[in-house]
Amino acid sequence: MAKRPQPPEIKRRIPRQARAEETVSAILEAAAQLLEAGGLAALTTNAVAERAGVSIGTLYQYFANKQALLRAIGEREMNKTLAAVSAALRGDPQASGEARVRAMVRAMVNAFHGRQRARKAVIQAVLAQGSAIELMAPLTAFLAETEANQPYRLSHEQMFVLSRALIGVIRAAVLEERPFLKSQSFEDELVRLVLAYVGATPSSTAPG
Amino acid sequence: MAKRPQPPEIKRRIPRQARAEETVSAILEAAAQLLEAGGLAALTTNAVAERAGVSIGTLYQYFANKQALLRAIGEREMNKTLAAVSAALRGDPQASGEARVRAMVRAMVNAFHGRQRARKAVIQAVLAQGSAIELMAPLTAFLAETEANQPYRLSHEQMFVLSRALIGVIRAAVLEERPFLKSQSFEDELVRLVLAYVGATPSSTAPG
Amino acid sequence: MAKRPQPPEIKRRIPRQARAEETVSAILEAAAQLLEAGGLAALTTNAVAERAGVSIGTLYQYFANKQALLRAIGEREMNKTLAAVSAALRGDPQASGEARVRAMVRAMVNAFHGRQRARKAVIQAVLAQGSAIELMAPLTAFLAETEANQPYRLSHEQMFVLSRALIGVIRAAVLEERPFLKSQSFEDELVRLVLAYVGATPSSTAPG
Amino acid sequence: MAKRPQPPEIKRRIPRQARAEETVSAILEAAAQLLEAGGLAALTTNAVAERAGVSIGTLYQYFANKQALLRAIGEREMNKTLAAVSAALRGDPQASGEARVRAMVRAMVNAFHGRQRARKAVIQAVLAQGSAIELMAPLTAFLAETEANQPYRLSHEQMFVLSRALIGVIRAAVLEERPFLKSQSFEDELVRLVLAYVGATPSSTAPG
DNA sequence: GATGAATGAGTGTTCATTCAT
DNA sequence: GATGAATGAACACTCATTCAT
Repeated sequence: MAKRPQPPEIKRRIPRQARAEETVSAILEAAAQLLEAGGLAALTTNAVAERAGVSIGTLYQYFANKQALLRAIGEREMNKTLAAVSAALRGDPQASGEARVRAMVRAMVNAFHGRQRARKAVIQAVLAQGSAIELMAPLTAFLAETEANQPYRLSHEQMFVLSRALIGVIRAAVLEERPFLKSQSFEDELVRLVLAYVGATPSSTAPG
Repeated sequence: MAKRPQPPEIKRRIPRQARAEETVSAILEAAAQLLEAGGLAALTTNAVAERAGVSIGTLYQYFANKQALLRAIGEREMNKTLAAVSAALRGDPQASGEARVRAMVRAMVNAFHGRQRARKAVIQAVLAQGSAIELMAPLTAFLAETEANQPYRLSHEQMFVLSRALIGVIRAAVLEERPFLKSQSFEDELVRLVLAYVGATPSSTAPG
Repeated sequence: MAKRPQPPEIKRRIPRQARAEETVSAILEAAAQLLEAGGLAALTTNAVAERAGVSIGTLYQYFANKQALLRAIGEREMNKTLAAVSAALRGDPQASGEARVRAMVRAMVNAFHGRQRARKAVIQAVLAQGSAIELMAPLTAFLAETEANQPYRLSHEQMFVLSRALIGVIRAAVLEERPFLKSQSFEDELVRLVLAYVGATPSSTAPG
Repeated sequence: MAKRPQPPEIKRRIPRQARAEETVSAILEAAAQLLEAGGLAALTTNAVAERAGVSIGTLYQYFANKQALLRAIGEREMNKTLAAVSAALRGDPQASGEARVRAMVRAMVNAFHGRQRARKAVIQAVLAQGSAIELMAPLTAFLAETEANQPYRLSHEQMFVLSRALIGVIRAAVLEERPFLKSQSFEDELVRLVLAYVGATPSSTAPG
């Protein structure tokens, strides 16, 4: 995968027709299933194409290379998570700070709705590939807006520490397959982690 | 024909002679250099052997397979880090809680002394391979002793959250190649993260 | 890393296009030539692919592994032999018992038409690999029908003895590279062996 | 094994001391055990040395190469078999022709006393290696004396047919792991095979 | 747009054998 | 005589990717 001479990122067809979107969907779904079933090692482009019921050529019509496919899977789930967080917050605009944090934490914990093995594999793949930064960009931006700026003011570095701590703990629970991942007490601790850090920040000011 | 298939855990010769220990050292060092220079993709067993100045057969005399080699690199650095932390604490037995935490944080940040690319590669490899838990066991155990028991008492789950948060932030800084990794302010924030969480723990008691 | 370990029986593409069948043929022919020229030791998958004028990947598209390739060669020749025997018998339906036996013996002796080194290699490979039973199944079945049922009745065990004696002698002549393999007198002796044993069987009845 | 450049058959030390003979014995026994346990694939020189409790260097002091080792195992068992046949016949000098044949057949069937897997492996190895002829030479010679010349007279070719038929059937039973290998009825059939062929030989004359 | 046969560089790994100690 | 660390040629096999049909 990393060893092959690689053309400088060719743009591939963006699906504009219904059938094309179905194809893309089938590919993405097949990939997720493979990941869920056999981890990263099971995700070969040929296998994805076969399970998706398309030819390998077709797969390459939509994804420039394997990395792009992996990225697409990550993006897809990331967007879902983002939507979930956003929805949770939109649900109650007058929610307290803690409530907001809790909603966000819950959405993050519940990402990849049920497919923990696939989630693990995607995390591993994304980390191994180094595209974690780009992938997390929207989430990070979102966190910056939501959490810190209202009502706290965190520096860039502090935002980094906070978000990575939160993500790091959840990620570890996924990778280590900890059974308490979705427990209430775990959620409580994550909320506490965020609030404690935010509360301890010297530049923080009590909300007006 | 294919003699490949092989029980997952093979016993390999444990070096008993001086020459053998040198060989192992050379292999490990070569691997680290390769990792530093070209990331995970550059770490092929043949390349390692060549750079170490030994034959590929010799490499396999000491490491059952490539994964074992990777694990050995991880272990080696982990032990160094552990020793560093331990030394830092032993240096001043009357150190305050914050001083202890700071010493630990600094040792963790400075792990893989200077070889950030190698560190990144090892992290990726270890995560992708799933042996992160075992590798971190000693560190986790150490943290549990040092941090929690004196003077705080954290539950198992709280220890998990705390250690993974800390590790997660440092790991992210390494993987994302953040320039502030070794800055004073970053260290300050990590210390704050630990102290804030520990301080906010309901079961915590103020030190006598 | 090592993607080696592999379930013993993998499905490989079954050629549906004309080009594919040609490819398979070329591979089988190349393998037979290599075997003929240099024995089993010369049969490496890479060499086969090269001589066949296809890439090694293509070879593996049609043969799951080297053993499968060897088995395919064996099967191919076995089928040819079977067809020859069958044709010989069909040629003259009123042939006497001895004539039938002689036709069969001759077909067996002449198997692998002219390629005795390849034949030797295939025998060795097949024996060493333990798939002799399966490979010989059709021949054995054929013998059971032809030889025993008309007009003699041999028990299962007797059929085993007879067929293995016949095959054993021919095989030995091939493996030991005996020059008399295709001599008339050798054929005579083989026929005598069969007839003598069949005639001596207590359950045998004189033909009407 | 077959791939390595091979020095032209170096003579190795022939053990003249007690300790040396023990070593050789240990090596041969270790090899037999390995063969019995894991077949041909398990017989690596390093494994043999380890199990025999000697260094690999020592093994090579007594066996020029792996083939020589394999041949030694074969010879050892062949000699045992020969001794058994010979003893069986010596036991009763006035035995009838059938009794002599039966004694011989029984000794051949019971070769490799109990270690059928090892026997199979040795057969495969010997066949694959092509040293079957030399190995069988003493047995063949013995058969020629015993069986044929008294009171029958078989030509060279007939001896070949007879011995290979007998050996072929037994071999097949071993290789195919037939359960009836040591049954009475199987022995009966082998005896019948020999007597029938010998009896049918035109040049045979009734004993005086 | 789709297909799928073909590609081939590259990898991990084995194991018979040597020779300095 | 014995040791065992070291050797390295050789091999089977994978899989991302292309392109003629």
